[in-house]
Order: sequence, then structure tokens, then C-alpha cells
Amino acid sequence: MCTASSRTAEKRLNAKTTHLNLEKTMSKKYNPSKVEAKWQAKWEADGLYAANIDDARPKHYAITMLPYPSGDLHMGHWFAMTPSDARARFKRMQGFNVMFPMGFDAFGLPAENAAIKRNIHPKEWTYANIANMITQMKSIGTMFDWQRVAISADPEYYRWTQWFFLKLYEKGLAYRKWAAVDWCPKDNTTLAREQVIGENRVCERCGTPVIKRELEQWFFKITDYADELLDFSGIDWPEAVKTLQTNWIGRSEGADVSFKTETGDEFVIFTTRPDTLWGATFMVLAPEHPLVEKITTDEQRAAVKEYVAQTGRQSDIDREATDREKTGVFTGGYAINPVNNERIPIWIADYVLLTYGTGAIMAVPAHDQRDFEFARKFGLEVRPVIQPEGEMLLDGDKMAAAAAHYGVMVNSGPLDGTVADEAVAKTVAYLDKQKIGKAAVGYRLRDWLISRQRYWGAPIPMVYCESCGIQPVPEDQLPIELPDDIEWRPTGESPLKFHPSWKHTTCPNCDEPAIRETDTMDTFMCSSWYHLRYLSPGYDKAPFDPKEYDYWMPVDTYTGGIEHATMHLIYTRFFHKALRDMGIAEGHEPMLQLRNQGQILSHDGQRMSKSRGNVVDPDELVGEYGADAVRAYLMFGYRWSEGGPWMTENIQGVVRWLHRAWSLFTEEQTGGGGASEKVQRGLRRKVHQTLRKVGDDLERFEFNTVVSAMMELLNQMLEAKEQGAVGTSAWDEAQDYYLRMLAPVVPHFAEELWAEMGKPYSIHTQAWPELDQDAAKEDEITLVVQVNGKLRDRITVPVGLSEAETRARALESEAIKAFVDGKPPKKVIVVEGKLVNIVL
RNA sequence: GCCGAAGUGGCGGAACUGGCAGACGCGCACGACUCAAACUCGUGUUCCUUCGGGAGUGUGGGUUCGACUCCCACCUUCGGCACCA
Repeated sequence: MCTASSRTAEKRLNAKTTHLNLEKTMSKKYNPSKVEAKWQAKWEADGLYAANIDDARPKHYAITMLPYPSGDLHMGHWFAMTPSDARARFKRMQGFNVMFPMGFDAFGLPAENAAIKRNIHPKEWTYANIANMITQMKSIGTMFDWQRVAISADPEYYRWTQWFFLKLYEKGLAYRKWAAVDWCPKDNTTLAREQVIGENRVCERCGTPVIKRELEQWFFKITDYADELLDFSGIDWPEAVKTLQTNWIGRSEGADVSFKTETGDEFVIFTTRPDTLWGATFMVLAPEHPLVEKITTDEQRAAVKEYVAQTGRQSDIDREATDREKTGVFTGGYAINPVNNERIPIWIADYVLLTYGTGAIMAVPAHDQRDFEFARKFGLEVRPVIQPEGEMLLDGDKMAAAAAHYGVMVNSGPLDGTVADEAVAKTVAYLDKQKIGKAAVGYRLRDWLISRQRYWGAPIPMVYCESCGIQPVPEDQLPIELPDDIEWRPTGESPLKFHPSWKHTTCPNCDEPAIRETDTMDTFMCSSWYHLRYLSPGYDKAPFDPKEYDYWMPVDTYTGGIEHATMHLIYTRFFHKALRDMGIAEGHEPMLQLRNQGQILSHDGQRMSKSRGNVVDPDELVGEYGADAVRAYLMFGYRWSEGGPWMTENIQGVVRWLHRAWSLFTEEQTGGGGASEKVQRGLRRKVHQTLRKVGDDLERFEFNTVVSAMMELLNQMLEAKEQGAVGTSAWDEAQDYYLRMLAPVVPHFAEELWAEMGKPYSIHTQAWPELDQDAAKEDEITLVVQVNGKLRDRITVPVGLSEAETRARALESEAIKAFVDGKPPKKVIVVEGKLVNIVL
């Protein structure tokens, strides 16, 4: 057996014995709850994390998405917040002036539902939860600046939410219209299109299938910004989010084409396939289309009326189900196809939606599967006008499905023979010239419906006057405060409507009695600008102090869940762009860098939820292991961007690591002397290599490898200690660097040991350690030698060997000789400093 | 159906621009300490093996001296969209 290793083992044993004896007298036990409480109190008393403008330092504005005050902080909050905190701390140590604030998205349905269920006022419920959550957040050791907390339900906050509404209204971006809107019958309110999810079209919050209701509601013209929202240049956002937003906006290019009815009424259709225009054999209008009434003939009137009524009764679930058989009714009216003056029948069918395009289509059954199914069912003509290259001539009567691909135009009058690549462009040019159509763009994105028939939200600052109509509330009358005395009735209308006096006011224009808008705003309106309120939460002259804006904005790093991709994250971009156009904000984007964390699931891989009873309580774990251990575990155990199932046992790994590190720093620094030059250099090398890795990985949000690298370094330090490294300058540097690298991950732990070593308070105001590239360099490398791509030997060689020398060393190896067996190699590949591959 | 992401030991996960697969942990096994257990410490831990080696990163092919990594096809899982003209 190797004598060196048994000697090492013996030494370890001795060291261990010494350690055990000393433990009782010298080294103190790691008591996380004591350590954490102590430093939290001190940091708060010292205002250590207060962010103030400092022109001498570069700023870094970091935000993690603000929570809804639902009651308790759960593991998901920890998983989102603590790694974001670690990175903000890292940025601070790198020399940035960091602002990392926190707030509460405090308006919303759950408060109101709790109010109804438990007979407690939403305000009371919300603010009690906020107080509780602030206590919990302080216990997790984040560097939140509690002077800047913003709560969207505070009148001083929603005063400005209302002010922004007025600005949008002035700018023409807020409008009111009658529309069939999505309604959640359980929550008794309308929802934005984004809040209706899945195939079953359920409410995003409570899972109840939504229904359609005709209501007059407020909308924001987010569609004005559709094209700009598709432009992600200049921002570093995850591809996944950009794709989700792009798909959500759903831009499609095509053409608007003017048709006329036989009786001379003009109507426009939108198509993405203008090249198939000559193949239109019928038209389809949405049943709700205004022209239906006019074109329907007397013979068809009864059938049309019946079909329209039937469609109106249907829920969207039925109507939008793709696998449903096509239905529809002939109106009796005819249209004239502008390209060939053909007379084609006009039908109505529910597969055409009033809300997309113009609510009317030309039907080209030969080249569109939906139109094809409809034509086959009702015996309408199928006329191919696009011939796929290299295939048999299409026969409209025999086709089994639509041929949706591009090809050569046929049966298309002047454009016959136009090839696929040019077909659309040439047709559009032709339409333009004939003045019957033009290039157009369609979007899936709808305007943002912001009215909610609920109490617990920011009241929409509008007044309805009999003589003056809709009037905005003058700015100096803001905020329109919510009344505290309120009662709930299950009518599906805002409780504000039934308040005896609240809605009665006077018209700002004529001073006559008038009625307030009783709907409140979607809470996504509140969260579209909270990053601006953080800048100066107490400021009362404007939503934010321009001095603070100039220094801190834009947000440098934004972290949160991807579930907000098509809601909050698209709204907040829209909001910023609208403010920019009003001269209120600067720059094109509010948040430069976005990163998404994954989700912590329960042990069984399900989502954690109170109803499933599988929620892991962080408070319990913090009580047992301390906040630092929980922070470190959440960073170590998962890829942050992925998340994964909770595994209670795995926390043992970081708990053991912290205890071992604690012992190393607090036990008597003995066993010094006798460390070889090589051991010292090896220790320095590992320290600086770790520093490089930890810095890179914190920068890239790869927290799991940050912790594993720190574990590796600790292992090497323990070994170096046994080899007599204590007392050397390499050892002192290792200890100093170790704590500074640890500070972002386990802030209390690092602070305590830093103080224990007699270093100046606070570790969190220290600079990030300086990297010595030379120290990190290897002076020996393990050269991998392969024969035919298979690993056959490893040899240790000095750094900087020439290619020829490297090759020679590899061929000299005994193990290699055995494999090469005297045969001359066909080829020898040498990757300097890494590998030699001998090809036989 | 369309769009996107991901498939690596018993488990969580490493592997940066193609170059030692499985770092770091959990768990497990054995050993030390203990009257005993827990803790702690040490050793081992992808699979097969005739102990030479062979196989191996969802599957099948390809490019390459060399592929978890690049290309093609497919399978599975998760997420989003879905009669959007």
C-alpha cells in the first residue's frame, strides 16, 4: 500500500482527536438561529442595504417579481428570491451601487374572496398578510431595501395608477366599448384575454370555465404597439419568453381585399393567401357581422336568424373546439369577386370570428382545410388555383383535403404561371394597382381589457354625466379612494355600485350630479409600473422622482417566473413604451435583462398547493437548519432555471458542508508549518480557480455550481490543513477569499465568521476578491492519451510542451506501446495541453 | 395540428467554444468511533466482465481522429397556442 496515504490518514486521525478535545473549550457551535437573528437586527439598524443615489459608482437596479400577499412565504418565493438576492449581493461586492427593492401586488381577487368567506375586510386581510410576509422576508436574509417598499393598495400608490390611466386616456390609448368579453362566473368579473387559459378556456385564477358576456368595458390599445413589442433588440431576455410573446402577438402578413355585395355594399376581408384569390368560391361572415342583416334574403331570413341565435347561446368552448364539424347557413346574398367579377354566395358560419381580421373571409376550399371541410359538407365548388410543383394536376372534385402549400398559380387570369416565391407579392402588387386591395397585417393580439367588476382594485377615475358624457376625473382629485364600508352581493356587479353614496359625484365639466365608474382596474395595471414606484415610494408630486429615475432606470436585472410571459411581461413593456411616447419615460424597454427561475414542486412532482396538502413549510426548515442552509440548498439542489421536486433529505449535503466550514474557521488554527511549496501553490491555484468559476456562475445565474465549487474548495482546504498549510499566506488568503465568496450565498454565516476572524464589518461592503490569473494557471497537466479514440493512458506533463514533445511523451508511454504494438500510426492528433489521439 | 424546452447512475445534478462522461451532493454498502445508536470521520459506489477489457448520455442513422455536445429522422415528457383566415 502507498505509505503516503496511510500517513495522511494517521495525521487526519490526530487532527480529529485534537479537534474533538478542543471543541468543548475553544470552538463554538454553529447556531444558525442566533447568528441570523443577530446580524439581521444589526444590518437593519445600520441601514446596510439602503440604496441611495451615488454618482461615483455605477448603478445596478435588480428586481425580483413582487409577490401577491397571499398569507405566507412559501418555498417558491424562497426559490425566486434568495438566488436573485445572492446575485444582487455579488453585484454589490463587484462595486455596483445596487438597489434591490421589494413590494406587494396587493390588490386582487383573493383578498375579496377571503373577505366574503371569512367575513374580514379585504384591506385588513391584505395588510395583515403583508406584515406577516415582511417579517418572513426579513428572516431569509435578503438585502431588500425596506425604505423603498411599494404596496399597490396604498392610496398614495394607486393615486398614480389612476393618474396613469388618465394619461393613457388623454393619449387615446384607453377607450370604452361594448364587446362580448370573457367572464368568470365564479369570480364574478371580466377577464383579459390573457387570463383565460387552455383548451377549456378556464379562468386563470380559479379554473372555472369562462363565458361570454356583452358588456361595456375599458380597454387599452396595446395593439397599437404590436409591431414594436415584437422587437426584442437591445434586451437580453430568455428565448422562451420572446417566443411566447411573439406567438401571443401572432403577426401574420397578408392583404386586405375589398369585395362588394351584389347590391353594392363594400366589405373588406383579410387573407394571408392573396395568391388564392381566384379560387374563392364563396364568402363567409361571422354570424355577428353587421352586414348579415342587410344581405340576408327573405327566403333565408328564418334560417339565418335561428343560426345567429344559436351561435349566441354557445359558449366559446364549443365554438372554438377545432374538432367540431363545420356548421353554417347560406344568407341568400352574393358577393362579386373583384379579380374575376364572379358572383359567389355569402354564408355565415361560426368558424369565422368577428374579433379577428375583419370578421369576414373569402373561402378558398381548394387551399384551406377549414374552407374545404365546409365546402364538402355543403356541396360548394372546390377550385384549385395553386398547382404544387412536380405533382399531378389537382382536381377539385377528387381532392381529399385542401392543398395548403404554395405553388404555381393557375386559373388565375393575368397572374397565371406565377411561381410560388413570387405569388403573394405579385398578387398584392396587382391588387394595389387595381385599387381593390393592399398589403395588410393581422394580429392575434387583442386590446387589453382592464375593467373588473370587483371592489378590491384601483377605481377607474372616470365619471359619467348625462349632459357631458364620459369625463375624466381631474388630476387634483386623485386618488379616488375606495370606501371602507362595503357589502358584497352575488350579482356579478361591482360592490361599489351598491354603495349608498360613493358613486354619486358631480361632473367635473358642468358641476351637475354625475355617476362614478364603479369598475376597478385589472391588477396587472398596478404591476405594470411598480418598478417606477420603487424609485421614490413617498414622492407626492409625480409617480416617481425624476432624479431617481435618471439615476436608476432602466431595470438591469429582472427575475421571476415564466408564467408571466404573456401577461405582466407584455403589459409592462407596453406600458413603458406608451409612457415613453408621452415623454414620461425614456428608452425603449423597462427591463434590460430578464431571467426565469423554474418551479419547486412537491415531493411527488406535483405543484405545491394548500388544497393538495403537499406544501413544504420553509419556516420549519429555517427553524431546524437556519435560513442560510435553506438558501444554500435551494441554490445547490436545482438548476435555477428548471426547478424540480422538493427533496428534504438532500438538504443534508449543504448542512454538513456548512458545519464543516464552520469548524474549519472556528477551531484552533493548529497543525501549521511544513506545508510544501507545492501544497501552498496548489491551494492558491484552487482558490483562484474557484474565484473565477464562482464569479462566472453567479453572473450567469448558475447557482448550483457556485455552491459545488465552494464545496470543492473546502475539501481542498481541509486537505491542505492536514498538510500543514495553516499559517502560510496562501492559507490566510484562502480563508479571506472563502468568506467573501460565500457572502452572497450565505450572508449571515459569512458575516459571523468574518467577524470571528477579526475582519472589518461588514463583509457585505467588502470588494469581491481579486483574481490572480497566474495563480489560477496549472503548472502540470494530465495529458489524455487515446488510441483510436479510446482512453488508454493518462500521463502528467509540464505545461507548455511543444506539439512534438507532447507527441513523443505520449508514444513513450508503456501502456500505449502495448496497444500500438509496433505498428506505425496512421495519424497522431495532438491537442496541446489536453490530449493525444493515436490513430492506427 | 403548430411553436418552444428538456431527456445523462437508485436520486438531485456536473461536463464553458466537439477532447478524461458522471464533478459536487443525496442515498446505499463496508469500516472507524460508541456498551449501543445517532452524529462525525474514512473507503467504495454507471453497468457487464473470463479482470485483458467491453458497453454506456431517450431511439436509429450521419459528420469527425474523436460526439452528452454538431446534422437528419423518430420516441417520450413538460410548457404555450389552437377554426386567427
